[in-house]
Amino acid sequence: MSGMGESGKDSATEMSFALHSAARLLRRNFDRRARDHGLSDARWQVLWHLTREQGLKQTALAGRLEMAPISLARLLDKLQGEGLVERRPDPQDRRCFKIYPTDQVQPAMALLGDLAEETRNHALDGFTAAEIGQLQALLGRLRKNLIGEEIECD
Amino acid sequence: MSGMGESGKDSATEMSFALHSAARLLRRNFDRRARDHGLSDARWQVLWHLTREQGLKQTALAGRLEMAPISLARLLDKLQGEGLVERRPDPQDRRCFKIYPTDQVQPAMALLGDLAEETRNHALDGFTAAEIGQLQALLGRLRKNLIGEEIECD
DNA sequence: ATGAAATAATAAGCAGGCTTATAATGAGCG
DNA sequence: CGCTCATTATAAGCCTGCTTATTATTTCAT
Repeated sequence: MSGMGESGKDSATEMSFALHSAARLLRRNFDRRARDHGLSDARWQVLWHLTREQGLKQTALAGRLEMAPISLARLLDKLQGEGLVERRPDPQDRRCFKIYPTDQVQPAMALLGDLAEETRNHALDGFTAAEIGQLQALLGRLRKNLIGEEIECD
Repeated sequence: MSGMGESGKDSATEMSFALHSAARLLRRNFDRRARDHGLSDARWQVLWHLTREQGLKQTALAGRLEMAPISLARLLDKLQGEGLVERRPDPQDRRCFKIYPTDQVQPAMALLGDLAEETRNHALDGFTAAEIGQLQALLGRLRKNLIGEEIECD
């Protein structure tokens, strides 16, 4: 990246734009499908992580999601209000709660999994498995470069 | 993408997650740098497009940015309030305005360009030019697949 | 010419991310 | 013990995106 000319700078600028654009398009596509069911991409990501690691405390879950704990708190407020998650006090540490999905989550996850697959099939039309792996690898390196400066989580 | 097993589904799910995460990390990194100057990623993208194509009307500019016109409107309100852009009425069509950057924009762009370069240098540390091209190509194909369903703009 | 449909900008209100600041609890050290 | 400091969750308020609905204007068919 050192000593690249003007054209290199612009191509990297456009790559940044493409990255934001791709993420937004993907989210929007999924949200359109999920909206009729009262769900969204953000909620799905929370539930997806939560069904894989039950009983996480909020800071740890926020770490998995790479978002600020306070951003998660409001999401959980709503999910709890809809009966999708449960906050159980931790007897070992009265400051924190452990988060669990409720029974209602399983059918919702099945539905959302299908919707997510539709979105991905559409987005990745014409991609080989190798290309998907390549994309993920490149994104992973980019994330790793950036995450160094972020606060580490549990 | 058809007929992929469970592991393929999960890897594609994680790719989606990585995509959102990468975009968010990149934006956050830039915003941290720009905040002290009262600017942000979203504002920079508006100004960047605007200096390249002056006198666009709002719908066309929103199209370039791939965002809804109303989302742009409020951004422009603030940018106009800060004296960075100007809305000039179009004598040919009294419904619309043409948007121009003011003289204040040029120095701001120089500064933001440097900040953007810092962010990119950090994010793309260890990437070859070929890899950046590869990433952009993959993202471009993904976008093209998704944008078909979106409304086309000027 | 005139009335219907399309288009440009906006308003209102929601979603989901952030920073900064606070309250409650836990942990460590004198 | 008691004081300080770190950690957990939350509150308040901003930014930027969205959908849906409204207003003003243009365009076009009749």
